[in-house]
Amino acid sequence: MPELPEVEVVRSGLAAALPGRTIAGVTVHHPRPVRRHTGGPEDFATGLVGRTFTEPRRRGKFLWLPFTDGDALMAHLGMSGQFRLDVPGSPPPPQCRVEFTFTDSGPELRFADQRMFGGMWLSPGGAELPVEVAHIARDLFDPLLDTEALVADIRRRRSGIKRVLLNQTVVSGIGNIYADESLWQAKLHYETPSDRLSRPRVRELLAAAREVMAGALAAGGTSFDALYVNVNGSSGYNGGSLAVYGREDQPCLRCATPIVREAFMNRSSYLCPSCQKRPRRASSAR
DNA sequence: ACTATATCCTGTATGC
DNA sequence: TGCATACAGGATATAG
Repeated sequence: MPELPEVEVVRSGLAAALPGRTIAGVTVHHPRPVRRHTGGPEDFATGLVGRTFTEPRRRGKFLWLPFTDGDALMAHLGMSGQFRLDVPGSPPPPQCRVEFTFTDSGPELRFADQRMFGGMWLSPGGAELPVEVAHIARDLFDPLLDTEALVADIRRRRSGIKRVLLNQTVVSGIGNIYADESLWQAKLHYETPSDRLSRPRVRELLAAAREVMAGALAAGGTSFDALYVNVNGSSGYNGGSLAVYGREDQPCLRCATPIVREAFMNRSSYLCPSCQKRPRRASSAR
């Protein structure tokens, strides 16, 4: 489940391999990953030929690959999307949905996606900031993020803090795994009403989220090979670096209390019932 | 203007 | 062994 750190690893891998290269051909093997492309699969394939990539960009979990002509190839990995750079003619990866060949002899670009929640589409004029990304808030690594404005926004939301962290229009890049990790680090229960958190407490939580994701980014980056852009979903969360996610019944790293898993928003929340006490009153939103 | 929820999708794991 | 079901959770349309 790629979140900010994993998407950034992919972005930087593509940045090392794509700028300056011109697309020679596109093959769409499955229409679903290009469902957001306005003209349909055929238009997607023919419309990209001849375009030249520049430096890939990212906001939260959204990626876009600008072209020299001012348009951009939008991409989202969803749950299981992967970009791979493979030797031309090599066997395509499992669940390969879209393939790009280039006018040079360098690696081909493949998009594989098992569950197909991810996808790609052309964003006309999207090189600087695609309209599809405009509603997404800046992420915690964006130099232009106004942290104090974010703190204020979080404190006026009337919902549980985890819902707020997962809301990509408040702050982007955080998914279920890093939300749980950040909340554990900050010793907060996921149902704590965000409007009852003090300013320092919210700052602490954001610092925890930055720290957790920076650690994952460093871990994901070290094993990264530019010719194999690995986003298989489990990379980056190499077992030892996670404190709570997926650690049901295992001891809390702070107090040894067994970690519990609870159903939350059609998914799971992992937490330490001792370090992260449930608030007396839940969120006032109804 | 917010907030909450159903929906999409398929490989893997588990239960009977 | 085989079938059925649960589970994983991104973003978004829609309901409240």
